Amino acid sequence: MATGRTHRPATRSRGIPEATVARLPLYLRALTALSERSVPTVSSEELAAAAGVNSAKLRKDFSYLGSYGTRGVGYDVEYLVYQISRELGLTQDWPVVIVGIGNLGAALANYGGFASRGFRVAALIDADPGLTGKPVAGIPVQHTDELEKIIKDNGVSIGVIATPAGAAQQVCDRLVAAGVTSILNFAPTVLSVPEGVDVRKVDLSIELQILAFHEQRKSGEETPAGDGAVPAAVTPRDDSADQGPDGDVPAVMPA
Amino acid sequence: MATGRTHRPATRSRGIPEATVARLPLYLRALTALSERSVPTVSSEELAAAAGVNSAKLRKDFSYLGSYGTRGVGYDVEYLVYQISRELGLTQDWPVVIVGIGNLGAALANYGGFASRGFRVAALIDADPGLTGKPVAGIPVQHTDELEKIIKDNGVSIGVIATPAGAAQQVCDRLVAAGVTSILNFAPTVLSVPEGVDVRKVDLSIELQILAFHEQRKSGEETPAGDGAVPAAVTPRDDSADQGPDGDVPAVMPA
DNA sequence: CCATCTTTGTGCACGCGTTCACAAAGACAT
DNA sequence: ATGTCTTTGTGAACGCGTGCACAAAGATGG
Ligand SMILES: NC(=O)c1ccc[n+]([C@@H]2O[C@H](COP(=O)([O-])OP(=O)(O)OC[C@H]3O[C@@H](n4cnc5c(N)ncnc54)[C@H](O)[C@@H]3O)[C@@H](O)[C@H]2O)c1
Ligand SMILES: NC(=O)c1ccc[n+]([C@@H]2O[C@H](COP(=O)([O-])OP(=O)(O)OC[C@H]3O[C@@H](n4cnc5c(N)ncnc54)[C@H](O)[C@@H]3O)[C@@H](O)[C@H]2O)c1
Repeated sequence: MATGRTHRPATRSRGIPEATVARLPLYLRALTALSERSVPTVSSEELAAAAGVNSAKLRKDFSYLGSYGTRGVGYDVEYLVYQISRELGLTQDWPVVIVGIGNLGAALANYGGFASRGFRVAALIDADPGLTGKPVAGIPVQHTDELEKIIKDNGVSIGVIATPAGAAQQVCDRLVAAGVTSILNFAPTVLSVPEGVDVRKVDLSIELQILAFHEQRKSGEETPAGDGAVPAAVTPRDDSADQGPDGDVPAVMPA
Repeated sequence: MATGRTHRPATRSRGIPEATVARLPLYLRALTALSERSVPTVSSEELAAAAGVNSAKLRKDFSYLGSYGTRGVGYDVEYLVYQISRELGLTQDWPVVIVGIGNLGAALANYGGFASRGFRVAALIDADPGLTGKPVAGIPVQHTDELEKIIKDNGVSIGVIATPAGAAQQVCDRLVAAGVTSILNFAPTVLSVPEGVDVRKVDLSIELQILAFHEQRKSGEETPAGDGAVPAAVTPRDDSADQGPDGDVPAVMPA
């Protein structure tokens, strides 16, 4: 750090980079596993390997947290677990509602990984009257009419949308109006929300298309070329410039 | 442009930025919707709004594709749909296998969005003998023993893993050994794969934790402060530096 | 108490991605 | 034809994220 007096910069304005935030859960998972094996300390090198990241990156990430390791030794596992949990807000309980209890919604409701980290399924909501009252994963499904009341009574601030795409924006609007400020969207739609509301999306179809893109590259881009039916193009372009495979696929990308 | 002769740089070494690739499916979805409404052309501004991105970004993205719009008019919808589909490799058929037909795997198998874009569920695979032969979404589940044969017979290069975390790496290894080079992983584990194999992960738990982080920020970071039980810290740090809410939540981030 | 060895914390440089802002391209009207 | 108006395509500046490389911190052993 060159000047020995520059010590405040860490933990500075509490500005943790978004990329770092996205990796904290990864570290937490690896640390939890170590904790369960009663490993007392871990080096940045080991932990980075377990989390699948570069060790310098990991150290820099932790430096934002202001978390201290011990030089020559490594990081105290329990301490880090606590610090990261605290930073992520996992020391408190987060009630969550799932809207749209179809194939996916039911799977999510049954998912055990929810409760394991402070997330509690407060309610399951669906518009289908036939589902109302039916228990899914031990929780009775409630009707959409109750949505606002459920949100308010339980102080829910995180909502999961698993309805068909057509209903997603409407459901989103109601959730937001009722007080939800974080949404996890599984429907393939772009949701528009007011300032201050976070939306994250999980889109299977997009993931597959990205994989297909790279897959196509790998297989030498052997476009049949003779594929007919190009719709009337405004400006015809020559797409004959097929390069050979260059093999430099960037691979994995953090979600 | 500037120099009227600098015309080759677009479509250059076929180096489409990863960030652009990740947005192409988004554009494609918006364009498909327009196409269904028989809209002939669309401006970058309109399309960008529909896809939820900045219009300059969209134009730059398309410039990598080498796709031409018409100045003063916009882009030809049908032409763009075709070009993007082609670039993403969606003009060909991609057989996909799903391994682990539990709650999530079954939901995925039932998901209609698969077939809509060139992805075909070639097989469902599970280790549970009790499931073998049972139809899920009209497709009989096959036993894990058949995995290698299935992959090879169907020329599968994309695999989806929806097994418990403990089995994921092992399943992954078998898939890769059998010839799969792209994997979509739903299990909460870091998969290690050889060079040349792409892995993308979908991790519900991580998404929720990221939301929780921002949620905590919004609610003024009112840590109870009196929360006991801090595990023995190697280097005790003062975490009394709780700032008030600074309100600068970075908000939404594209997945 | 000093020497050595390990591992952290970070300064620095680099590359990618985003966004602004504008000149050029073309459509369209006169 | 010529002018006007719209919209693209992109140069350029900037900011964020990544990874190298190393000095400083501290543990450990003699
Ligand atoms: N199943 C998957 O694996 C999968 C994968 C990726 C994305 N998706 C997306 O997730 C969403 C759900 O998929 P699914 O397979 O579970 O669909 P589904 O049809 O099985 O379930 C949808 C559920 O939403 C309910 N619903 C409809 N409108 C509603 C409303 N306005 N309010 C509340 N509930 C409402 C329906 O009653 C139904 O129970 C879809 O948008 C789908 O595209 C699903
Ligand atoms: N359900 C969800 O909403 C959800 C959400 C996020 C992540 N996940 C993750 O997805 C995975 C599956 O979740 P789930 O709820 O469907 O679990 P599940 O227990 O319902 O299903 C797992 C299935 O995998 C099969 N299996 C086990 N070992 C196997 C092997 N070696 N080869 C092939 N099949 C094997 C089991 O027989 C079972 O059918 C888990 O890793 C879970 O953490 C699930």
